[in-house]
Amino acid sequence: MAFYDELSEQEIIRRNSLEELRKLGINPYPAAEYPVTHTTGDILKDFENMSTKRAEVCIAGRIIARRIMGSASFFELQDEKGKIQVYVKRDDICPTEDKTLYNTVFKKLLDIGDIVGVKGIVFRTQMGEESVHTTELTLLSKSIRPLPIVKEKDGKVFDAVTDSEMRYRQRYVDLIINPQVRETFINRSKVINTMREFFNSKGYLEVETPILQPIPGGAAARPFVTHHNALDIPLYLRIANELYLKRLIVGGYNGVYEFAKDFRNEGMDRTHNPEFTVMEIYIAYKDYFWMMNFTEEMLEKVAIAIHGTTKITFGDKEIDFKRPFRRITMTDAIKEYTGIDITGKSENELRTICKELEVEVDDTMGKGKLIDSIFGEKCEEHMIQPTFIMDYPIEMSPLCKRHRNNPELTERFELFIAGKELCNAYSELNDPIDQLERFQEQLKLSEKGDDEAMFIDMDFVRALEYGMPTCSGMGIGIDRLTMFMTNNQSIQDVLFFPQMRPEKKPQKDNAEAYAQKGIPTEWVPILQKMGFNTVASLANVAAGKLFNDLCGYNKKNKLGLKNPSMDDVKSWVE
RNA sequence: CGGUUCGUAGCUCAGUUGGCAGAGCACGUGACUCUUAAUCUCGGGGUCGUGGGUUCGAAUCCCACCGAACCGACCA
Repeated sequence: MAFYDELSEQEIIRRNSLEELRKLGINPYPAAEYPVTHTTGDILKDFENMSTKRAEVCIAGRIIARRIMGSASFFELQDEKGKIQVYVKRDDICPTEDKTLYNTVFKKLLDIGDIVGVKGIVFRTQMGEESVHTTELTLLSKSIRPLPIVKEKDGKVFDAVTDSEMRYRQRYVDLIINPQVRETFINRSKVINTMREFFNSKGYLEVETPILQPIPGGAAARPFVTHHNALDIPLYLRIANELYLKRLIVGGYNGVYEFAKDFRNEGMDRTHNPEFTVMEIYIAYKDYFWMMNFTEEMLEKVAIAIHGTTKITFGDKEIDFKRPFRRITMTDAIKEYTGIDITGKSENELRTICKELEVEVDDTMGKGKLIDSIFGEKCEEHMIQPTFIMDYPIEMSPLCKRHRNNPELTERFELFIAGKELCNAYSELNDPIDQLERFQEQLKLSEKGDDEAMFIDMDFVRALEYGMPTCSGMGIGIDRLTMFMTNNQSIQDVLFFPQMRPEKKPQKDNAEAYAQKGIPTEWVPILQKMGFNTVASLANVAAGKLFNDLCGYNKKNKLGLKNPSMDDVKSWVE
């Protein structure tokens, strides 16, 4: 019994059921394949035909509800595609005198949460419910932990589990009891597949590049650091894969793309997880105008793949992904929302403008960051419908080609939707001398105190020195795109396992530690139940009260243990 | 990192002015051969997040800590 002490009453009952099943010769975790012929979806889709033909099916899944009557019962079986009602009649599954399988196994030893196989006939009940009439019932996996019960009637859901702690920490439970969550992740996969098929149809190559990088390049962000023992060097988890993909363009591929996990050691909130998925694509001989068209086409395809239309709902907003999207330069956007023309303004003038607009700044900010702050605080939130913001200041885009008409700017665009950045793209910088100078500018910013200025990657510069074709690249946040496409407001809802602080279990001493104090093993669970989880916690406890409590507990719960003597207890608390 | 809110049975949640710890579902028992949030009988189940404090007495009031959500800060 001591072994079971940590378990709840219901868990103990289920573990006992395991033993009962084994005694009856039923393996609760059989090894053999179960010959599934249909999913619940297959049956419901073709129900009229199958029920008329009294089709025989084998289905498998989890019991999620039971309605037991005397010698006939119904339960609901849920599989990947949905759920269907199953009818079990005692004399059908127990044709002989021995009714154990129904009376004991099905009614007593099976529970909600167990995974079973059902062989039976498709039929409709008198109440009109699509059902399967069981001829053979097989236990496939016993569940010994009770599942949260969610009930439903007429589309209304009762007692749904919304506690984010359980939903994210125990995603498997979330997926079992909240079917719309499974749907979200199916759509996430569809988003990625649609993009991949689009790229492959154009002949672009899917590639893989290093996650562990000696120089974390391609973006402005704080990296995670780790250490390689054999090489005895620090390595960084990638913050972007841009520099590697461009090396491959140098190598002669016309188009390369990668769906990549990136890692950034920064804050977490509703739109940021420390690891997240980005798709980056680079295509030779193109520029950022071409890339805008390409991006529009891609997103329109994704929206149609998920919703069958370009119009989607996101929170209280309706967003239309129909081409073409609005295009506006950053300067014009700032003019539109603040009335101020920043063209040709010096760093000091920009500082003054920020002060007037009540945009927060600090001394480490250069010209580019100041402009970005104005845009971020005054403009971003207005970009609800898909909008390309073009032509960023050169200072904040060190990997981007100078604008063909204005050397202060770069040929860069970002796509904003619902006030959030979704894509980032350039006409890629391929002038190796300019690139080295821009890296050196970053070094100066870093010396000025900007802790996310880029490192200099000399090998990347060397690659450019061999010559990279003109090229356009684009990166898109897959998690955010999925949030839009599945109408989820939180990144945690589109990641199976969002990062969370680890659970902490209260520390408990084992029985041996108590034994060293002369405390018999059988009293350990009782002491722990009373809150004395460690031997140390017993120190200086009033021996008299503890003695009374222990004897009282023994009596009240009819444990039949031999009570310790007062002297014993005194020695325990010394 | 700061502000707000929350943490009570396996799950969803009540809990009044500080006065015996509650309900529904789930679980156990018994009845029931077409039920569907099945129904009906009886029953068991609690470290009230953790630790301290105030009090004759704390789920409730105070402090600290742990965890979560939201809003900011930082950050793309």
